[in-house]
Amino acid sequence: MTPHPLRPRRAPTTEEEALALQRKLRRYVLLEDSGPEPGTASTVAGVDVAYDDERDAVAAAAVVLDARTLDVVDEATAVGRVAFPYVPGLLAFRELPAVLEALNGLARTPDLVVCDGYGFAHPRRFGLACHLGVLTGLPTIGVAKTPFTFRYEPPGHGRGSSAPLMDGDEEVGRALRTQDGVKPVFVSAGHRTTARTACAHTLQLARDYRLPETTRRADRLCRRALRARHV
DNA sequence: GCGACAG
DNA sequence: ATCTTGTCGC
Repeated sequence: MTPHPLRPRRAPTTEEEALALQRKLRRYVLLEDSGPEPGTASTVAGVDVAYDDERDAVAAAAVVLDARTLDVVDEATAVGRVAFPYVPGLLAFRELPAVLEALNGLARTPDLVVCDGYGFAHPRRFGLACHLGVLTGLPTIGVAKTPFTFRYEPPGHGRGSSAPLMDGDEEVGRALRTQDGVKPVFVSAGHRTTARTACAHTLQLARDYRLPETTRRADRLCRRALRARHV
């Protein structure tokens, strides 16, 4: 699944190594729509990770939904040991090893993957969602729950309203209201997509709640897997 | 140098 | 992320 030239011989251990790999991988991100147009995706996967720092354990989940009905059609989990500390800007190195393993457990490849975090909205424009997209070749988007270090003006009150998410003078994503009057979510492009398309996908997935159904399902599943030490 | 900082 | 009680509202 991972293209040969992009797979490191060994996972980064230090921040310096991780930064070097990030600089290398970021050249492969595609920021145009070669993934599914909004409404045309057949299946959409959500991925998320839960931790037990006491036991140095990590559990990842990948849940595939029917994009039209939002029904669960497939799911997989993976448990392992934490491979990297939490460092803002290097989250991918902490989360993705387990996520990749969970994705490998799926019966079929999804049309789109929704990440719990950022994509292009990142200090070096290579967040979790971009990283996962480059490693898998799949279209990905990032949907985060907090604005990180970025700035935004509150979007309109209604579902579907959005406002630019800014890193200085550069728009890196959108603050998107997914339900009337709720706090916005923070959407950015991952791989093979754009912020505009990512917002449209997010709205379709956040039909009933603030967060996309993909994220809600994956969050629930990885927590359960962590407690049960499922594989 | 110090604090802030996706999850 | 995770630690955690009650509480307000549909």
